[in-house]
Amino acid sequence: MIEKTYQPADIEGRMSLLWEDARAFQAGRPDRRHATPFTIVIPPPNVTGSLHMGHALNNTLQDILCRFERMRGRDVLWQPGTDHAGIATQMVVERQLMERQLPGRRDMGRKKFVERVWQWKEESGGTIINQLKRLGASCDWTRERFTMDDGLSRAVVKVFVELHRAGLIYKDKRLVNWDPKLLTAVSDLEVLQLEVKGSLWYLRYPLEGKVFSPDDPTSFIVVATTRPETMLGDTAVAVHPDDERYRHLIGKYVILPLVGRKIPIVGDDYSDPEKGSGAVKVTPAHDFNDFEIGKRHGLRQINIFDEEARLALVGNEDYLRDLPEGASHFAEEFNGIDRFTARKQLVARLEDFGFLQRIEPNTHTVPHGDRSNAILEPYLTDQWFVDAKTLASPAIEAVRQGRTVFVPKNWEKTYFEWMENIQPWCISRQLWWGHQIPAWYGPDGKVFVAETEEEAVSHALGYYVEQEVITAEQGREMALDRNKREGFITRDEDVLDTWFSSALWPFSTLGWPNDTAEVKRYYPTDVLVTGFDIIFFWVARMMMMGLHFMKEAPFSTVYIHRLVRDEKGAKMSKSKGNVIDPLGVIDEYGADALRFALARGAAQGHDIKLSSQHVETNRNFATKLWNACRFAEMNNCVQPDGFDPTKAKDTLNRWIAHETARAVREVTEAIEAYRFNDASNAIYRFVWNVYCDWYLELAKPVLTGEEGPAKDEIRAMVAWARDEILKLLHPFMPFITEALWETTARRGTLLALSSWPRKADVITPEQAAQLAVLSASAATDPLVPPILLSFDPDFTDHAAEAEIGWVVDLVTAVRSVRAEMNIPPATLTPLVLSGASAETKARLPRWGEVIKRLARLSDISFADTPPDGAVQLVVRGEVASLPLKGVIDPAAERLRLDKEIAKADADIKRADAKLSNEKFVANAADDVVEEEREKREAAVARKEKILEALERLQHVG
RNA sequence: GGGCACGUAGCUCAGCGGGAGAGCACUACCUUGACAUGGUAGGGGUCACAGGUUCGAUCCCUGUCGUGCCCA
Repeated sequence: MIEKTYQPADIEGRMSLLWEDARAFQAGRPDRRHATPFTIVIPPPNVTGSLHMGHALNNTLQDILCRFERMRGRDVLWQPGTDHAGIATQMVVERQLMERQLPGRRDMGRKKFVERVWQWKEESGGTIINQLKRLGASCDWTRERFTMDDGLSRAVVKVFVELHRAGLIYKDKRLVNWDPKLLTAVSDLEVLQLEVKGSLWYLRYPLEGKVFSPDDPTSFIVVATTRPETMLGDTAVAVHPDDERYRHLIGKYVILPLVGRKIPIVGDDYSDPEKGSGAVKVTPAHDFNDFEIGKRHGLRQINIFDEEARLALVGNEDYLRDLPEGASHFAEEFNGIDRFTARKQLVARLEDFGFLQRIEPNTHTVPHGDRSNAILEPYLTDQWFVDAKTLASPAIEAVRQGRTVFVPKNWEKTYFEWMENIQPWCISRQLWWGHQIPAWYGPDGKVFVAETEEEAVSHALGYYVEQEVITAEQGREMALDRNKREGFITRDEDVLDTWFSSALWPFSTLGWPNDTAEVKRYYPTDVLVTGFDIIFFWVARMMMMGLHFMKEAPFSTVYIHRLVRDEKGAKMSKSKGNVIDPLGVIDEYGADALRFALARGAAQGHDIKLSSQHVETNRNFATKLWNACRFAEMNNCVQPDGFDPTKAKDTLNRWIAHETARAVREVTEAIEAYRFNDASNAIYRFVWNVYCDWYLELAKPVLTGEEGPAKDEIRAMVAWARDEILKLLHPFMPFITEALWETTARRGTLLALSSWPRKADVITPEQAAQLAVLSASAATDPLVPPILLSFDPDFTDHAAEAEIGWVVDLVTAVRSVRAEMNIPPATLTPLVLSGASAETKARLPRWGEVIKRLARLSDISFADTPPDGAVQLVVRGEVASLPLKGVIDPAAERLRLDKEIAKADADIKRADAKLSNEKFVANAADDVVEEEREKREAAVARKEKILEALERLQHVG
């Protein structure tokens, strides 16, 4: 029995259990052994994360695809899991230690800290996975993976070693984005460029050989900078080679204020004559552009900061070299000062000596760490890099050739843009939580990269024995005893960027590098569903790694969805306080309502504005469906075995088959095209505006009438159409549909595993054989759905469509006029059909009762001419009259008819304008012209009828 | 500065070369035996602006104005 009221909370948990017990989502179910696989890997959420609206959307869309394909008979693998989120996780655990007043990370040591993180992961790492289950995500939960799993870690090590061997991973001293708060390098993608209101400082740099005076412009050159404190590391001044103001100075020198270093003035295109003073200071060790200038002109790189971005001048050989006497005083004075304090103090000092010309307000972008929010420092360090440029070229090619397509297609442009300008990818992180880099160093710093410590050590020791650094005997001892080699061979401390392991996700989760059956069966995957903000993190890197190691692109389609925003269109953020928590929404309205709201809003290329009202609307829709199913149940509507809707005799039943087929086509085609909004809106309209509003209403007289074949057929049909609805809606609203299927459809089957309506002839011989096996096992295995006749979505019945269309139009027209005439609902009026065709006369006996009921009529009769004093309607070219003598106001009615005539006139005029245009008749397509003629004829006929009606109204007068 | 979108009903958005659509909101009426989380009916738009292409433009092209995002 279906409960009287729909309460999502009552069914969701139970349905989850049902699916789990049936292992419904497990890939490689025996009954699908011969089915074509359909694979999606989840973009692994951060293990520290909890479900936000973005996840809810992302996973709803993936689930729609997975459930759809599962119902179409594919062997679906939706691979779930989480990534280890190096920085985020380390921060979470460090915070936890602090809150509990336990020793910090450094006090506890690396080994114990990492153990602690694992402990945290075991206790709290499953949060988001459980939340995804509440959303209804039909992942194969038995295959859940974590990027730090043993298997995935093996994949990471293998990839690192192989890329290193191929020269595609290398160690280099380069400028990287350094986070002085977290004390680690981060990649370009982890940098947020934020607009900051700052200043432009104009500094006078004295020219060598001149006597500096602030009043003598020939004694200095003015440079403009947003970061005056980095001047301590300046090694040149650059001007544009074509800049008349400065051309004569190129090749000359300036003396760096306060420091006294002699640095050259170089000519370089980078310097923009329009900006600032046209001359810039060059600090190769603290600015990416300056680094490039430095390379072009062979400039020194002077790092003036320590890892926390404090001035590190004392003992800094690069800084102190070539400085005049007394410079060390200055170094000592400023040593250890934080970069922001240093800025203030240095500017003050420059001003004291007349080196500061002026300060201008200036808004510019400043790099911030996406995790720490600290201002990042371009910092010169040794890091590991991936040669992304080389790996990118096959990845670009794969998209160019269409082996991987983006939906919507315009994202390909963004992809190409980025891939073609890709920079080396900095993959080392100065963290403890993550995959430790498999590199070992000897005493001279020589690096040995290998998959295992044994292998690396044996290479290293062999090398040093050969080099006669150690004896063969020492080598043997060190090989056997870890303690003996301590201090001689040490492992790289750093770990890899989390995204390095995520890039392998499409194949590492399948068991690679082992040669598993899963890799063969499920790689490459079918589609990756993700947000546009993550094209570079995910898509690009997975493409590179997939192509390099698997020789095939990891997915054939990339579907890019947009952002979920609040109802006003603002981005949801904690600081704005406009975050809608999906779990709160699920609690209040149910997961189905949330999913449907997201799907209906998911138009390609558009952000989704979501409010609780949207969700409520869709909860109401679920309620509507619930009640419709309850109605069917109350009327004992059951689909008999082997029922064939296309063989139905009754016109109404043929009509609903026709309409159902249309809905099947619309929903199927829309999902196939990733038009989730169109698909969900099509099923919404079908359920509410076709099935509930008309089919069930029109079916009521028969259902409440006497028993017999007609009633049997309509009962079967009500049940059949309901079952098709449950199927079509299942990918979008899995819980309610499964629950309704459970209580109303055939027992012992799961909707999630039942089959999507499809043409019988699209079943391949292979599938037919499979179905035969299934059918045999259906009796013994309750989870195998019984064979229902497959419904051909191409079914049409235009005669039925015309007949029911007439009923619908007639009822609607009468209702409309009644409302307009303010006829109380309780008043039943007679209806007279005049000049009715034979067709209409034949239809009336079939529909009279139902029309009377829906249009609130007392009686329907035929007449040759409409009665006097009646309201007259034109329905599909025939006149229907409501004799309302005394009830209607003739003046009001005349007004109404005048309006109708005006409408008809407008139509005629428009058609005439076109048809009288020779060019239109000559150029427009024949069917368009023909259509126009028909429109005109119809309008003329309508007008005539209304004119007659007006005429008759005169008589009443 | 470069790129990508987008300006259609009060709101959120579909549509896209031949008669302006949906949901929500609004108004009126309805405790009709699936459903008031409902039903019936209704009001509401020179489809941002200006040119062009075309027999015909909300739709295609160009420009202007406005908005958002990404990259410098």
